[in-house]
Amino acid sequence: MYDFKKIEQKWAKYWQDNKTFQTDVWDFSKPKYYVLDMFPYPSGVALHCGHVEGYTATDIMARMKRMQGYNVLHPMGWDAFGLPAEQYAIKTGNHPSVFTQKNIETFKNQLFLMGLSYDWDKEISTCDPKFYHWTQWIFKQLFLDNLAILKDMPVNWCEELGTVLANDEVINGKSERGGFPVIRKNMKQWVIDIPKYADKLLEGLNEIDWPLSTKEIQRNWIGKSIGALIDFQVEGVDEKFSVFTTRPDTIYGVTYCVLSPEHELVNKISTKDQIEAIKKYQKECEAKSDLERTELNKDKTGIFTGAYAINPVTKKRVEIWISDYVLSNYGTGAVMGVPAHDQRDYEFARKFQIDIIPVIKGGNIDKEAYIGEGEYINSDLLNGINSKEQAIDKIVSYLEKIKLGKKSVNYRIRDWIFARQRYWGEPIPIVYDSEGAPRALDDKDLPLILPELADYTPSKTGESPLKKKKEWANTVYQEEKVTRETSTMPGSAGSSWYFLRYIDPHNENELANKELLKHWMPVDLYIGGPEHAVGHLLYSRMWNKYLYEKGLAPTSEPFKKLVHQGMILGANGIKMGKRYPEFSINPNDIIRDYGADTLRLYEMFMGPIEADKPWSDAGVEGAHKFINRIWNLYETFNITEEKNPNLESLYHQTVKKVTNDYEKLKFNTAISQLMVFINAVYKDKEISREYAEGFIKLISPITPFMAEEIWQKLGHKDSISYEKWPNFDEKCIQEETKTIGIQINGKLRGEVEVRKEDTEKEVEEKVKNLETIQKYLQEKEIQKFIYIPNRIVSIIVK
RNA sequence: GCUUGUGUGGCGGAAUUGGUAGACGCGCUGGACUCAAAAUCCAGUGAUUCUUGAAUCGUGUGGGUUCGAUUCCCACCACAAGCACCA
Repeated sequence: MYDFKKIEQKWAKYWQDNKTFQTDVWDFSKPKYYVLDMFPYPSGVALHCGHVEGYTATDIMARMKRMQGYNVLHPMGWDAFGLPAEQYAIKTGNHPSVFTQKNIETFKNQLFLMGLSYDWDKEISTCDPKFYHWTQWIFKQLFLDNLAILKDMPVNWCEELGTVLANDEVINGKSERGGFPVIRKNMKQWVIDIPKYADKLLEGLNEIDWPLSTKEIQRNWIGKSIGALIDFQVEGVDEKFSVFTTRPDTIYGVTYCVLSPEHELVNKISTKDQIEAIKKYQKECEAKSDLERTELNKDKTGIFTGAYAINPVTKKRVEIWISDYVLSNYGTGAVMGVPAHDQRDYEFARKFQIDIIPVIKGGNIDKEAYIGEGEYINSDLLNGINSKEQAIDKIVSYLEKIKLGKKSVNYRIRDWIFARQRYWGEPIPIVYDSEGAPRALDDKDLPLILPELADYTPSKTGESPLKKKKEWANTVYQEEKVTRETSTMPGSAGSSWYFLRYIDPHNENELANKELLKHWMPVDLYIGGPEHAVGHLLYSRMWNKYLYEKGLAPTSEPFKKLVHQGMILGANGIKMGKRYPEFSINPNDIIRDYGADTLRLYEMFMGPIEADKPWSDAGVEGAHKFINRIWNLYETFNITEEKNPNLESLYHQTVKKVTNDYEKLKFNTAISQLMVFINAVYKDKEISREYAEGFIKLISPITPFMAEEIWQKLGHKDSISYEKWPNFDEKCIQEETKTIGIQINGKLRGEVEVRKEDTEKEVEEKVKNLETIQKYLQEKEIQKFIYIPNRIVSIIVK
């Protein structure tokens, strides 16, 4: 019986004591392979099954690549700053710094037990001053380059968490963490101008090997739309406003305009008799949370301002309304209403009895707006044109000529809100002088250490906890009285560049050595959950692009290939967690009862890595059984010095399939091939040394503990980790004969053994002589005989 | 509503460019070993119909292309994820 407990302990200690997986990053003599996991936040709850899945997958790749002669960088670290870690600390009444340290120890211990081949000399933690030194330094560069800006703007405010949040941290009007309500509030905030990188972030997607769905999510999030800006003069006053539209071709159909309730012009142009109603409406909108706004999206509301705008093309006057269906933070916060050809405008016009003028033929304007193409009518310059593209071109050049409009591009992506009114994060290295102007700290004053604070709980008012530390917040800097920025950076700050630091984690002079970066970047394989599709994965791409342009990072994209592991569901097919604790699995229990090899093997065998899959206790038993079957085979079978010819073809097939499948991260089918091989050996009752050693190498990336033990029992002194990966010979795979199917009129009727040198004529003769086939051919005429070598025989008879 | 996926036995899941559907595992059934059980090993296992042997059906539904479709095309249904008054 395989004593997994003893053996796993033995090898975990061996790897640690011998620093088996230490990487010399300066060794450029071998090709490099950089394989990375999304680092966890040390939360107090142990690693879950999803971590195990992703980490095992990268570990298999790291282990195989080492054996294939690559210099492999496979590091691990801690996403230790930020909301999740702090929330857990508050919940358990611990100080985040103590708590985080403790959790890191627990996590690290678990990773050892899992047999993951990390180089722990490269370990980093985002809350370590040696690390956040450079997070602050990058922020400072962004500030100096005017990409980190102080902005007074409506932000997502979450009172329960006591902080503002970035857009990707708000889901359906609630905070991603905790599910607390989020409202819009005007606040002066540090933001990062990620919209400036919108086009580069879009273009970059074309050159990386990422899941299509994730690329699509990023494209949607960036939300590029091409259209025009058109100026509308307000009648009777010297004011004008611009609207953004993707349909300038419908300008002859404009029957009203709408400003967002927050638009700066509203108070200036509203007429006396309307101003009261307008003010009341504005108040109502302000009180609504984002959640209410989206919930109330069925019925349109709005108020007429009393003012009129002049259509720049027709010179006709149209009413100006305000309505909250126009968002203040998209486009210009003002739209032109074309009810005939836009469904929202249509509903609005219907409700408030505004004219609907069709300008494109088609559809049924009595029922709904017509969105399609057609012949332009009622459109003066555009009448008779049939193509939308042509109409847009023509009207835009006309608008440009009369200087009342121009081509324009709009993005959905907003500024990245970068400050948190919380304690547990990187201090922002900025001081304000007596005038309130921000100034970055000198390089020599970095890192700016996060001060100790006994009471770090967030306030409900937007006041940062650090403000309570008066002697820190109000200080003298370079002989000048200053106040410090007391907000801290979001959790996504450190994770936006940590992949660069692993390459040179102890460098005290720069974020990482340039020559090393050049050799090691980009990350060859990055695995993590799909929940980071727009947060972390977009932010890292932007920071990396910025650093690339500064000559500080060597590649414009940081992650060449990205894979998301699927979710491991409970045995009931539902997400594990608090709701169904009886269906939640703690990986530690599995390691205790079956060993880490079994857990690794089982999770890799469950199904495709990227799919969601339900847990099965019986499946774990099955994996365990397979491990014992291998162990017993090596214990009891005769290992011969001569080859066994019966296994030759299958062995080479197995080497080929397993190698290719690992490369494509198809671990489930690789394992099934390994099982087929073992089943065949059991039939044969003996195995040659060559195949025995080859097989154990093939499986070693998945079950490294058992593999090391068997390798040693086979008489080897060194770890299997750097042994040469087995080769296969295509010639040995080819078998003399192959059995293929015979179809008659599309139905499978039998099979025939063919040699690969057989000609079509020979095969035809062979098939015709088969007894089982003859009965289908009697009294029939063969119309067509098809022979696809290696595949099938297909006969058409009549 | 839009976007992107997914849909195959009792279950998890396999199937190069269209070429013997259900590999491999779980479960189940039978056998060997055992006083017995467990473990282990061996064999069988998509459904239906009848007599050994075969026939028919079968990859969400309905069509189409093809000698041949899980795979390609069209329409639809269900589920999941993302976005959502984005002008």
